[in-house]
Amino acid sequence: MSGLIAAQEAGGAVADAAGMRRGQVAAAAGLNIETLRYYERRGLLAAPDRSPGGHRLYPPETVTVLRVIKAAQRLGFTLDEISDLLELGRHRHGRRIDAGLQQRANVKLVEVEERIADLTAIRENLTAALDAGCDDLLACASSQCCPIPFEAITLHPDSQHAPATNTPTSSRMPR
Amino acid sequence: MSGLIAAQEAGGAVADAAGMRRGQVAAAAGLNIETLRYYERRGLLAAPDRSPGGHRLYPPETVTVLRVIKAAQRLGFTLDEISDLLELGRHRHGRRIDAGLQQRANVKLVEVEERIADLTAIRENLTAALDAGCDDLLACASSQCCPIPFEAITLHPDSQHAPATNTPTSSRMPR
DNA sequence: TTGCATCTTGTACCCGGGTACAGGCTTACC
DNA sequence: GGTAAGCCTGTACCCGGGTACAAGATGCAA
Repeated sequence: MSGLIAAQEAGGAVADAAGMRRGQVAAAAGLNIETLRYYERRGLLAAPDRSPGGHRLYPPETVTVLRVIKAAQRLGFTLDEISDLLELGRHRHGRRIDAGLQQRANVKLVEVEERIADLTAIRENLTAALDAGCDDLLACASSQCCPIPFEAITLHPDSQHAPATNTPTSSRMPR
Repeated sequence: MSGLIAAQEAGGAVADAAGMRRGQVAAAAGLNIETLRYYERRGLLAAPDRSPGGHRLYPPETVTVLRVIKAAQRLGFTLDEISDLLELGRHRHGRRIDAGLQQRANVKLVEVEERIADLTAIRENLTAALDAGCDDLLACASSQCCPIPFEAITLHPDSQHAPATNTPTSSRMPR
């Protein structure tokens, strides 16, 4: 049994025979309760069984799935991509020629490297502006010795599906 | 006269005595017309004079201001920050102890470097997953030999005001 | 059996940077 | 003077990843 699964069972209240409640799962995975419902709507999390009164009862594996989702987000995948990835793993197991995790990770790696290149260019320009002692953008625009690129430098135009990440105020890759 | 200003006057229809129209300015700066109105609302662009019929008539310098805004976005500043920066330059010219472009650029540089570090970590993890031949996230989560970090790796928690950039579908820094 | 915690639903809002559209008015050119 | 292009306004929508809230139902322990 992996450390992940061990950690999950150590994580506070554990499922009794019936299943875990929303709050338990959220706490065990370190998420906001609302996020569970959101993931269910997005198709990332299967709709769980219900109690006679209509309350959701999650199987304990749900916590693992949530940690996997978060890990994939940290690797730069969007929720849509993660949804595909989970679906893929679910009824792959056998044939299937289309891109698995390997191919998708390769594509994502290229995107990440493009973002790094963009940010590196930004960093160079900021450093240049600092070295040149620029202190007024409008003045700089009229001075031919300012290193700030007022004419567009082409950043990578593609990669809409920019990686998101895990913290509360999440955001996308700088384009 | 700087290359920027020369380019701007070469850029198609030029202001006659009255001033430039919205479409002319947008075309000269390479922006959507609606963006001008949006920047006016956000306080990045001063409200221009109007024709007797109510149409906006922009002074030609507007094009320079717009290019400056875009350049600053490319350096990673948000529109709010750029708004401050322009304001600062406008009635600085004299004293004023609070942070000028230099100090703000320094702060921004740190943010950019943090983003680069985060993305570099993401890249390492992706590469590790590729090298290890991972092909199923859920399976990986249960195998103790998978290099994907299922337990959170702490990325930089701060920097809400993440740089935006210039392309149509713009986006923010990865969290 | 009472009381409180937790859950249910639908829906609206947040960030940042725009873009789109409808219905009506102005301006420019022939 | 006619007609088309361009502009005016307000308002709603887009992306992605959530978060918040109200009104009412359930679950569980004392």
